[in-house]
Amino acid sequence: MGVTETFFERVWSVAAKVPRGRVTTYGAIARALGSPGAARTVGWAMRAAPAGSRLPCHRVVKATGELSPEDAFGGPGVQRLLLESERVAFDEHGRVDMKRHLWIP
DNA sequence: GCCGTGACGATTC
DNA sequence: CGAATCGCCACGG
Repeated sequence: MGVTETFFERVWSVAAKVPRGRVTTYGAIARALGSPGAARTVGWAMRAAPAGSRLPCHRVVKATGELSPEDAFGGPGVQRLLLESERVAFDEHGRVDMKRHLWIP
C-alpha cells in the first residue's frame, strides 16, 4: 500500500483537527508526528498549504503564543482577527493566551 | 546524495 | 524582557 503520504500531508491532517477557538503550535504538531525537532518543517508545510484549502492554519502559532508573519495571511492583523472571531484571547503582549487555548493533538 | 532553505524552538548574552 | 545564535528536520533542485 504505497502510502506516499509526505510529511506535509500529515501536518495538514493534524492541523485540520484543531478545534475552533483553540490553537496549537508547530512543535506540538511535529511531536504528534513523531519528529519533535521538525517544528520548522511544520511551518514550511503551512507555508506550502494551498490557499483556499479549508486548513485552519491561523490556529497554528509559535510555542510562545506569537503569531506568524503578518504578510502570511494577506495583511497585518488578519490572523489575529480570525482568532478573535473564534473567542481566542490575547494577552497584553499581543500573544495568544496559551494557558487557555493551547490544544495538543 | 549533497546543498540551500525556512509560518520554529531552546539557550545564551 | 529582547535580540542574537545554534540546532533540528523534511523538501526541492
